[in-house]
Amino acid sequence: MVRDPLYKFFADVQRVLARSVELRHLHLADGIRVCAIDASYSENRVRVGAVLWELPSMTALEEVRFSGTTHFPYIPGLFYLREGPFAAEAFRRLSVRPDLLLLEGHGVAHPRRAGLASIVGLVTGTPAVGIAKRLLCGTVVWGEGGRGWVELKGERVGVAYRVGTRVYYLSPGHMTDLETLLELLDLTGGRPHELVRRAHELSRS
DNA sequence: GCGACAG
DNA sequence: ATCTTGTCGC
Repeated sequence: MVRDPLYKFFADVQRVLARSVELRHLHLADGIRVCAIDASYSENRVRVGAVLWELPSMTALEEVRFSGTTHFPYIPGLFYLREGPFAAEAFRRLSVRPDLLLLEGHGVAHPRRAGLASIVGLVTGTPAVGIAKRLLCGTVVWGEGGRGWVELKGERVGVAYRVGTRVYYLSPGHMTDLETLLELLDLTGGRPHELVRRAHELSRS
């Protein structure tokens, strides 16, 4: 699959998009609105769930749910082709513009520095962050308090945090930076994964 | 060349 | 992601 001409084409598209990714600080002030988006699959059926949260109160302001059909399989590194279109559609259906998007997957912690969170951030013109349960590439340099940096070729591309035995990986998608990730951890009491977990439950309800 | 590989 | 029973642990 990696040698497939189509894979090379879409990977090239990804490299071009990566050039437009902007990593800069987005300060997450109290009252900020974060939209967590996730999807569930069964064959070609895709069900999407999106929850607009207000932080740090963790209040759900709006929920969006819909389903559709996908035409792309899951291919490591090209996840954006499978879930990207649906995440963008979920964004479009919101009645309120979120200040930040939280997507299931990686942002710049990606071989081509443009994972799902980066591309959805670019396409929607909205700051975005990715959160994943597993690394696609890179390694973690653990620090104190169950926190660590995700490093890729000597560069910090994300933050890792441990909750009990589980580890989650955050990485900037677009218009955000590492500091933004730490602020997100602050505003969610160290549990940003709860935001997407709720979106995932909504998707399969 | 070999293995690893977001959801 | 999803398919799935019992089981380990707080």
